[in-house]
Amino acid sequence: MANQNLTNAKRAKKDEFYTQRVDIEKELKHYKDQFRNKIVYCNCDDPFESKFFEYFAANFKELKLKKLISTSYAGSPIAGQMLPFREYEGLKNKKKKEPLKIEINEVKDFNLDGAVSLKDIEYLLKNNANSATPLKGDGDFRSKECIELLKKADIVVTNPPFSLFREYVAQLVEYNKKFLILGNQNAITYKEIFKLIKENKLWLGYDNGGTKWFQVPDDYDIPTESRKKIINGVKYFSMGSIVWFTNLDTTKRHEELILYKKYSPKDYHKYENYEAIEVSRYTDIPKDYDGVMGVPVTFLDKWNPDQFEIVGMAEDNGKGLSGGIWDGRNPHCVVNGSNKFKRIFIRNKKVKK
DNA sequence: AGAAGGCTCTTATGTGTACT
DNA sequence: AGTACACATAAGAGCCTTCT
Repeated sequence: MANQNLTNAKRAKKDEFYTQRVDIEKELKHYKDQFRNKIVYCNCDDPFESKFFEYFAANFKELKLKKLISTSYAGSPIAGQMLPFREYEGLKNKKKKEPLKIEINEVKDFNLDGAVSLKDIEYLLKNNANSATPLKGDGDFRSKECIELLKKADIVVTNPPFSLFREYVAQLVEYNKKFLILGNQNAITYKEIFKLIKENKLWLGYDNGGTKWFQVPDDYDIPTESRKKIINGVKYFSMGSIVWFTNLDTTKRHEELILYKKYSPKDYHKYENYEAIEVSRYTDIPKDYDGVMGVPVTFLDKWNPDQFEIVGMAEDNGKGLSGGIWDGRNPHCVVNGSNKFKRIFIRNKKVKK
């Protein structure tokens, strides 16, 4: 049963997922201009494993980055296993799997092989003691030394631990940082996250629907066969509910969603307990309805704030997030006596009342 | 017809809070 | 201190549509 799996997931609190390079490229290609002369920080990461670090190192020149910072976390299960740690000048005589920080200010043909590539990064790390250094603590994003690095950064890009997602986003907002991070689709409905979305301080990126594959530790149990694959002995797990959260501008959120349906009371039911109509799929949003509409959370992937105002969210239990259209009884949206799944309330700004 | 992708749906349960 | 609720939520599943 789905809910049993969700419950298992909740209990496990596993944060051991490695993002694929292809998923990073699919998203990051849309933001190239916004990285020019910027300091990028990838935390909750492992520079020797992370495809985030690899992507920015490989594209340092093309993106015209000013600086790239990456820190690893001691709890990472496969941290530092891939590359021989002690070879790096700044890490000699240090224990393996010790959390570290990497700072890169320039990428050029360091090894004089005629090309600029990741090999130059490796050369730099091996020969410059200042580029890779151990952290004092465990690399937790909440630690003082990591916050100091965060303060220096312009944009944070990473896949943070989902179990600490709210805390992680709160920190980014507190330090007024730009960010592009992965998160669970369910996080949209977290009170704190939804509040930011409603206030237009946070929205979704480009590549949200569909399936993303994440590398997981070998002993990670995947009960569903169709969501598991092993390539060259490396285990991957697929999830269709992982989305990008960002406060970098996107062209997508300025595109208008084309609407086809016309409103009629017979096709759209009014909720019994909210002053709004039920729209079960985003494609069914009527083009001519001037009131409040309840839509699935996946609407957010299509949201253009110039076209739709977000009024609130269902099930707020009187916390003031429903936009004042709730009768205060059943927190779910009720149609014909049955509860609907979580709904976001929107109003079309282009339809005159 | 089968595969892949896009989009919508779930309820058991840990945690916090108000009680006795 | 112990109990009974109320509340918020989960690194997924499953259905339906579109592609090959």
